[in-house]
Amino acid sequence: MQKELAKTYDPKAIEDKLYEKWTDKKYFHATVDKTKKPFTIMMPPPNITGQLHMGHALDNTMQDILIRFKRMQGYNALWMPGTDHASIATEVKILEQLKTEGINKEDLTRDEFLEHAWAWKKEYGGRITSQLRKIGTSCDWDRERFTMDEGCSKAVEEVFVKLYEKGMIYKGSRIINWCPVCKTSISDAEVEYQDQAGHFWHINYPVVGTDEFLEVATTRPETLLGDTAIAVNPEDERYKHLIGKMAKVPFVDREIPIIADDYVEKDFGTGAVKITPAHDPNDFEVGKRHNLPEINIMNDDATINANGGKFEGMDRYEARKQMVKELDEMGLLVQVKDYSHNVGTHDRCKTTVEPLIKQQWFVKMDELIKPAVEAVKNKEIELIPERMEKTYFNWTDNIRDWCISRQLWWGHRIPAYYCDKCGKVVVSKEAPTKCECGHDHFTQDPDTLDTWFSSALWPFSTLGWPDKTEELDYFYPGDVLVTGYDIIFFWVIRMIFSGYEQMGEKPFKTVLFHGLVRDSQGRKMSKSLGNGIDPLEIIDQYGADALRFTLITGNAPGNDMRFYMERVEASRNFANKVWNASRFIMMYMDQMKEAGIDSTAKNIDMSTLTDADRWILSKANQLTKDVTESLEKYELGIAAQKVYDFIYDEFCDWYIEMVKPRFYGEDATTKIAAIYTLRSVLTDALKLLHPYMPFITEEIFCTLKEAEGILEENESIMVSAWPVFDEAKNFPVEEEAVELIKEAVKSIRNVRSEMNVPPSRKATVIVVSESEKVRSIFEGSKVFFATLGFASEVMIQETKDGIDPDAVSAVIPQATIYIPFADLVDIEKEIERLQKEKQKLIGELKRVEGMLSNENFVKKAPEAKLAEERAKLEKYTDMMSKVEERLAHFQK
RNA sequence: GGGAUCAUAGCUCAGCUGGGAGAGCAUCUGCCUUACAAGCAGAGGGUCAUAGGUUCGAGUCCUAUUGGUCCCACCA
Repeated sequence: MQKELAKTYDPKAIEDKLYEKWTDKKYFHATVDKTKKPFTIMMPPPNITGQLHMGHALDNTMQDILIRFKRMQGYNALWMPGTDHASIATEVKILEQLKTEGINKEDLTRDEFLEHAWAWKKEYGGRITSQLRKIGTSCDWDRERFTMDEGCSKAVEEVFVKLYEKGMIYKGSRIINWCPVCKTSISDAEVEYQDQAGHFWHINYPVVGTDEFLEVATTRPETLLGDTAIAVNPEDERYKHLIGKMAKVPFVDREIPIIADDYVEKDFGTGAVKITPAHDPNDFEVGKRHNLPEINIMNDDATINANGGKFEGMDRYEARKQMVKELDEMGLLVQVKDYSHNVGTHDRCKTTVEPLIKQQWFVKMDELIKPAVEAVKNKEIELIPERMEKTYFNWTDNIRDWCISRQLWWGHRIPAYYCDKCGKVVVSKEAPTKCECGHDHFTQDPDTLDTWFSSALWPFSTLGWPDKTEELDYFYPGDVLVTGYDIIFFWVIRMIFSGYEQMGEKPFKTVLFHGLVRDSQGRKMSKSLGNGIDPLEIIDQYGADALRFTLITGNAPGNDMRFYMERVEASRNFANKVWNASRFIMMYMDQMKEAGIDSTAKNIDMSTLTDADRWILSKANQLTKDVTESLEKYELGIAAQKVYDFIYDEFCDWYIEMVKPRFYGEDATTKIAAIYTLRSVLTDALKLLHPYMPFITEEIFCTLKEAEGILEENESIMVSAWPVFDEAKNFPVEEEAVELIKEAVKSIRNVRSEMNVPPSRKATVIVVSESEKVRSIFEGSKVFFATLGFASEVMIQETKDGIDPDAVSAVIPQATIYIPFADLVDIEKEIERLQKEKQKLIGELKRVEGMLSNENFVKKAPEAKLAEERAKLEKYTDMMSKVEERLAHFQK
């Protein structure tokens, strides 16, 4: 007795088992093999702090589909996995945890902290990757990497030193974005602007040596403590006389110059701007132009420092409040207006960033970015969808130097060393031992690098770079990068310029972007909203295949999608459909085996195939072509839809229904032909579906093989050959015949349903056609009228002689089908139905005739189109006359 | 301020290079037909946002308008 499939598909029973089998057999593992073509995908490394969310699920499903497809196509497919140390995110998380144990960062030395951090990584760092396994991710776990492992760290140092030596990394005192909560600098890309309701405070500054006041407007009054000038537009008549005079800063009584600068717009605010070079990026620029002093008034936690006089120690907002109050009392506060403006916040913690002047490390971008721009411009790297190029260029065109130093402990420490005696900087992979000045003790820079510095190197650092490994030689560059459009600046661009700079070549050929997975109402899934849907719960409830299918269908590349349960259910139902179609086939294989009929032949006598067999083989062949083409173009959703339609509609609803009667009979030959067809079509369909639904397809594939007794030890659908389109498997004549039968059956079902005749009420069906060819097709298909059209008896004839004149009828091209229901006939209803038919035909005819009577159309349209329309005209005219004939009969 | 994108059936969305409007869900009708009720058969429902234009022909290309979403910049 062979293995039986359960009546409904139960994903839980098979998923973990199959995944284990795949990993045990090393199917995911790729090694260098120069006889095969490589296909490489670098997995965007998830943060070690991460919990699997729908974004990961979508991202990895897409990659898994592509890698499974290519693997089956015979490529040496490498999907390189790994995790990212995620400097800030992880450090914050670890500090939170330490806090619950009563430990503060201040209590720890750097080394102590790192010890905790690595321990944390060891315990939780693998959580996300184990979750990835649940969705079927077929990446090469044997090669799993971590951005802070030895190899990646080596690559980071190599790049840092190289760029430093080329003058492309420099240390400088510049205005940067500072997060007072995380107490670190962050890059421009990490600043998220939020519209916030604030105020516009108008403050009077006394002009020295006059009775005048100069009124300025500001959204951040506390920064006045750091004012070193007031700027006006040089053309502003109101203030021209004040240029060159001095104004007095309240509270600190500093005299600052009134300067002229084009940066100031006359019509905005009061037309006079207080300049605080140390706390505003624009003011910083103005300050540089006018040689203004830079006065930092804040500590790292955004409290006011000693430069703030009596406000020292107060938080920036506290100081603001207090200052406004006192300015009002001093009579210097002119007015307060409500004002909504964009405020920069830290994307991780949402704290309002404070621009500060700090010594930081930067990567010079102007030269580095050039090849990255070129590559996309000349399509050496293709972005899908294409519109992402605009976003890309928008960033590259306005690029600023990249602030890469972070005041954190968790990350790659900057390989810069300062001589304790003379302060000389040495940048090197190894800690220097002797300084030019003779001193021999150095201190390493305390800062670490932006987490994206190491991820930018991911495409080659994971393959062994800077060593010249054979993996690097063979698998680089990658073929496609799959990622969300939200990290195009953070990661995609940086990988591209790093690839060109370090490898002299692009890191990948194509970037396939996907959008965000939103909730059913279109909102972003977030912790604070509590609207997140846990992919693991979905897998638990519906299976990984259903989740994958849901994520991949019904949305276009780069577009956001909504996730809702009804769609998961539909996918689950589809999986069940596939499952049951397979059960059907296995049921009859089993039955035949018991009857002693061998149905396992790989090839059979093609002459024993029926029209239906050839029809479905032809369709499956075409499907293979279409799906392969779509996948090659990275049209994952379209390809999935095609497989779905084929399996549901053509295979299950038509072919399987048509094949059934053959199993009820005694003819072994036709049964063998049917099983052969079912098996080969199902196998092809399963293969085409496998990238999308790896688990169920594998289970069925193996069970099927087992039933045939040909399952080999190391067999798996995931390493089986992808189906190939074969011209010899096209059967246009049989296709046409089956389409005709389908049309006839549909029309009979339609008529019966509209006349309210239940399937239990069988009826005679008489097909009348003048065409001998058509009659012969129907002659051979009588059984389908019986099983699919509920016919008790089927007659095929050339004329309508002998048919009950009041019979209900269905008109299809090339034939009229009469169904005499005897007592059931409701003439009024039949007339109504025929009228409806006629209306439809009138519409069609009007359209076709309109087109064909348009002489421009006839003159300019392609010949094929013209022929098509003419054929339609003939068809509809013919059908029309038949319908009218029936109508005339009833209306006489 | 600059840019992108969307507007198609009650809902959520497909619709590739222009050639008779599709799917899933929902609704209505009839079916427990020996693979599947997580199913089968049938039906209803759309001037494809608006106005122009290109074309023999536009959901599809161009322009403008309206409304929504997003990204970038940021006038203190």
